[in-house]
Amino acid sequence: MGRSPCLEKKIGLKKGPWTPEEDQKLIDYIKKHGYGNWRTLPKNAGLERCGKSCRLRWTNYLRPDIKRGRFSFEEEETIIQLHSIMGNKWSAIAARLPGRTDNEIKNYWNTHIRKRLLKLGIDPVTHSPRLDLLDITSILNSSVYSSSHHHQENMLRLMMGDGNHHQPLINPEILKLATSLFSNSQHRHQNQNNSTTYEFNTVNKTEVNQDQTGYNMIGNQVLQSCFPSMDQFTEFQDLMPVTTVQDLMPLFPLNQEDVYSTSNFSLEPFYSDFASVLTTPSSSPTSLDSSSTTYINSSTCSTEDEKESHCNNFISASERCPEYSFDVNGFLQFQETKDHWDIVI
DNA sequence: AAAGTCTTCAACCGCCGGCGA
DNA sequence: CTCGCCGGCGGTTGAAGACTT
Repeated sequence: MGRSPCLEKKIGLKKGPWTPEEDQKLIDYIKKHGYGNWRTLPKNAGLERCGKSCRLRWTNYLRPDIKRGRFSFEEEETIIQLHSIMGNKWSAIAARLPGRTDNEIKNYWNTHIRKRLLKLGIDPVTHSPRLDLLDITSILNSSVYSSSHHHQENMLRLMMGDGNHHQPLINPEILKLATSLFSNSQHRHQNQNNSTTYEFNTVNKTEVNQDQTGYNMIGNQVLQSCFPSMDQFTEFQDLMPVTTVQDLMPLFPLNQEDVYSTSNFSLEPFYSDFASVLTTPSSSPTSLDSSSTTYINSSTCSTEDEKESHCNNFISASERCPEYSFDVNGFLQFQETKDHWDIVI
């Protein structure tokens, strides 16, 4: 199948980088005659190149409508979203990004986006967390980092709204957003027990500046937003009106040690709770094998009172939002450690 | 300042499908 | 139907520049 590569190369046509003179010859010829038959074009244009090389040079570099320079934040998000749908169909993606070529997008993906996704623990092929968060058997072998006392409070909000004018929170739209959020925002790292954990950092809005291309920056550090777009952030706020979310832009540093939360209210447990709801079956209790004790979004508490409070709140949440509740009885357990209890869901 | 290493991206390669002879 | 040509696509390479030691 196919045909032999450029036959011209057998007769000693030039390869390698194009000179300005060659570029000019190609531009001049196409301006005058247009492009069509790439096979005969180089000969007619006085170029010692194969037609394929000319076509590539024109479409990837010399075309007048090519947009050069750094990809904007919006372009990058578009690429990620389209790639999640189309995979490595670079030409199809390029068709939706005016002024960008498939080659340029492919290069940008391989050198920037792919690495960033990997760094965030996201599989660049499937766009899912490398640990399959929707697979309970998988999540049961990991723990999700959480330590704030707001954890339980947020869990309740998540499950039943704020009790006033907000709907119970777990609906398909929320789940969809949460999946997106979670896959866009997590930082994997190894904790001291060598198990995989996820950490969610926030930064104070006032520390963040946007550069000319729309990237969120702290100093010279480019930040990765956990929201695919501002629209989704707005949509998220509509669905999940937690005031502290409005006060913060949840942004995530490429190097997590660079920026830490300066807020007195961290979003971290909030996202962790999302993950929990997404990954926890709503009915059947999970049998807990002590030999492979599993913590899903475990909160910690240091006193009997706190422990009881956690339990009551979970039960309360379950009663108030039965449609989505966990089967708390026999489901919520505590694992005693040296200096605290872990809630084991 | 020099050497080594890493990153970027323009250009190439091989393959494929469409099309006409 | 088969063959050869052409344009197009996605994967890969390697030179050059950037960065680190």
